[in-house]
Amino acid sequence: MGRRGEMLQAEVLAVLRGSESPLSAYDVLGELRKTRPKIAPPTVYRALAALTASRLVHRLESLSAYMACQSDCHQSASILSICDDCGIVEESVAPEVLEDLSSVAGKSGFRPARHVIEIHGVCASCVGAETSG
Amino acid sequence: MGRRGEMLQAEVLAVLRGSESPLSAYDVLGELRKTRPKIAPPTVYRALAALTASRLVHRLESLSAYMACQSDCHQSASILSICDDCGIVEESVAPEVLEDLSSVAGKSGFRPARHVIEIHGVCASCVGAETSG
DNA sequence: GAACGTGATGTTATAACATAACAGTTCGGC
DNA sequence: GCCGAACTGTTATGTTATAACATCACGTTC
Repeated sequence: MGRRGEMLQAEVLAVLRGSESPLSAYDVLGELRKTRPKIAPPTVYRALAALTASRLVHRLESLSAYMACQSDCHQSASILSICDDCGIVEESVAPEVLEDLSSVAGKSGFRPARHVIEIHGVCASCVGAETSG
Repeated sequence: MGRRGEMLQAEVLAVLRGSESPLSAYDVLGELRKTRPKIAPPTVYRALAALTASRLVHRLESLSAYMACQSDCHQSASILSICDDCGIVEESVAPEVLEDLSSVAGKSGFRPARHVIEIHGVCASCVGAETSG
């Protein structure tokens, strides 16, 4: 069961890990086509879905893009800080803040299941570049 | 300056306010076409962009959809709780949690500019329906 | 070992979301 | 009235995502 697909997932993961910034599904598709010219969008989307489900890959909702997970283990959702200048994304884990968020949302009886937390801004090195430039 | 477009923006806002759950840009387009059959996507996207900029409308990144802002005034970003069951979205404001998020992200020197916080889950009334059903 | 069921994968086509690029319109200033 | 700036309309297309179905690999059964 599902031994075949793991090869493809590994390739997709390798492509994502090879990139400093998130890639769109079609960027990944383009990379994969260098070795397998005939690969089609649904194949890539399926691999991305599997990787996302196993938490090896994050989808950046506000970019419609994907990145390899940077942190080793995390049960809790990540906080993704996206540099709008250079595109780099940094991943942080802060379970207590997640708790706070859940409790704010839960006040009315809402039952949280999945957190999407993306912070757009400018990363340290781009801030530095701006200031000095 | 820009007096003409305000009419359209008001219509778009009215459409969004008339819906319990978020609408896609093309849903809005469909509604508007009931009265103006010839309206085209860029017109709607322009209106949505203007409304988003003036904070009267939120874009839900994880749904590619738009909703009218529910809270009166907010300088700070909203926490959007999305019911994956019935589609209803609830808006909460919690500046202190935003602060915490910013400080987590800011540890490495990142300078936050815009927060995207969307929590998927099940709303109180759908939780009730599940339990009783 | 051939027929079959099941689930993964490939393929085609298209749906859904979004914007570039330019044409046309309105309106103020001259 | 003419011009230019700003806004709006229109066409076309780009980008992201998935439905639907064909095919393939593999284990099971007989």
